[in-house]
Amino acid sequence: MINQELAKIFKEMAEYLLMDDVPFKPQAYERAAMNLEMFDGDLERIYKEGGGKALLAIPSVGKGIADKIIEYIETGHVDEYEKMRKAAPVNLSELRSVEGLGPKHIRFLYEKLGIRNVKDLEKAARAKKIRALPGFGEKSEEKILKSIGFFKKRSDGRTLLGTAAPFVRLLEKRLANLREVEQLVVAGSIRRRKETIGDIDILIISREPERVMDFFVKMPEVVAILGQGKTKSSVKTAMGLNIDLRVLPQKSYGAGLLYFTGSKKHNVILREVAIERGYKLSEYGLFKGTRQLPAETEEDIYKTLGLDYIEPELRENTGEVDLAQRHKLPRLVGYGDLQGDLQVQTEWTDGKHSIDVMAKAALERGLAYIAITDHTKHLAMTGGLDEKKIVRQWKEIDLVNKKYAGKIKILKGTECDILKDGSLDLPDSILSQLDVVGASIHSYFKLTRKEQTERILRALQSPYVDIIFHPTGRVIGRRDPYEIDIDRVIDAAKKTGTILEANAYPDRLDLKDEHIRKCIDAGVKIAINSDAHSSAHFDLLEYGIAQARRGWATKNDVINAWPLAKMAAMLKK
DNA sequence: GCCGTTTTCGGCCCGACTGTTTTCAGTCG
Repeated sequence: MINQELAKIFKEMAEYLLMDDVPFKPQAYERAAMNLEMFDGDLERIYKEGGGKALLAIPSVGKGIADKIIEYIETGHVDEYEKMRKAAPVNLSELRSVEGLGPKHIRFLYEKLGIRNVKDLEKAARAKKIRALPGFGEKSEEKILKSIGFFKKRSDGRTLLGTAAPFVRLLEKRLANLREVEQLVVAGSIRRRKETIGDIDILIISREPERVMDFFVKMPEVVAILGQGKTKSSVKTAMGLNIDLRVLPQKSYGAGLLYFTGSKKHNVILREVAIERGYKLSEYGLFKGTRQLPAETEEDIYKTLGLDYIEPELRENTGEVDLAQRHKLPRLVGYGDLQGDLQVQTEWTDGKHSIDVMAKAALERGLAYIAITDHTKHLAMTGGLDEKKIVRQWKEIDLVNKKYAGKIKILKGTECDILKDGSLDLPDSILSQLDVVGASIHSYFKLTRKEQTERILRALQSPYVDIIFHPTGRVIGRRDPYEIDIDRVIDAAKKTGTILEANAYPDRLDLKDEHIRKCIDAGVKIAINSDAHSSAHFDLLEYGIAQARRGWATKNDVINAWPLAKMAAMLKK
């Protein structure tokens, strides 16, 4: 897909325009880049089928950008972009990832010292050449060297929500305990429950901000102070995550929380709505002229703007503001709504604990049913179950069911391997006796898109396969999804009445949010499963719920948010 | 360059912090 390539080009063009101090165009290019990055359609196909006119229908694509898309499709390059690169031949993306270095400085440093990349930059800084430039000084030079240090160590980008969350809870507790802190909330992408986060945003209400800031920047995890002020401080931690702390007065709490929760795109839209209605919205409040309107909570602000409350998970500017205006937002599945878990491994294969221990742990977390879904024989390294072994497992399940009768129901299930040709690793004679059949791919990740799609479609056709587990196979930051045509899979799921999984494991979260939304739109049901390999893993369900909420799922879309009988009736048998 | 029941021109989100300045530009979110 050329969408990503064009997004990158437009993003860089925005930077070049910023270097030249061109007004407004940079934002236009940046918006176009962001939209193309998320855009689902195939630009080449859209152009071939509908011409330039079809491109103009894409938000933030106008005449200028459409022409450049067409130029790229037809010639493989964008002339204006090439010209910009010649005028300032610097490694933009590399230099931009040095914290504190923006487009203006990059241009200036190139013009004065010929700096084209981080290596040049380091050399010049070490030679004390930067401090001599107008507008720079000794401190700027030191800062650049420090930033280069972080640049070199950078683990590249984002942290899993599941990795950051425990650390954040610790921070939260520690800061909330301070006498000076009246109220504390973690905002930003963590509050929106994004699968990975770039940094941590904390919002505090306090009348003694200096003392809070002082404590904050001196915490043991802090390796560098990026900024420290009365209302805003920012630090880098040993684990590479940056933390921004903002202190606000009580009367700004709603507006501040809204602002710092984001997303940026959601905020921009809200401010536009505010302007349309004659208000001004900032992190300090909602204003009519110079008069500040009462807006202590987010709800107040949405209401004044004529909008229904928008859950943080929806604030990505993917249509939520429009629906809030028309009072048509979905009522999202809640964090306490799950009644069961349909993917659980045990010590029979690669899980840590027995069926009994897993049942007890699920019961303690308020679940009413779980499905035991150990691997099958093709996955030999886990000791996958064959026809004989799985029958033996049923006896143990029967025993545990007796023990917990009336409290929690243990369903007989499987995570059955989908073999290379799309056939299943257990015979129908076994599958037909199971309560829940999950099927998933654990081999031949590199098939072509067509082969992989056909393979998974064949599994969907089985009259016994109830759920496809982790349908795209990605492991965030480690393994790309295998090539499948997700639209065809969702379509086939709809036709065959197959459920698709929203796997809750923090580095899987598979399906991802936008796929879940496609399922919901298509009327395909999902199951939010922990994929638990130990008793503690039931706690991971919250990440799956979060992902489902980001995919606009309601309780009605999630079969394991239903009572057992209703859920079972939804399965194929 | 994009966009529009204020629609084909004239707007475009807004403020904190830093380092270098004597009033502000650059960067960030």
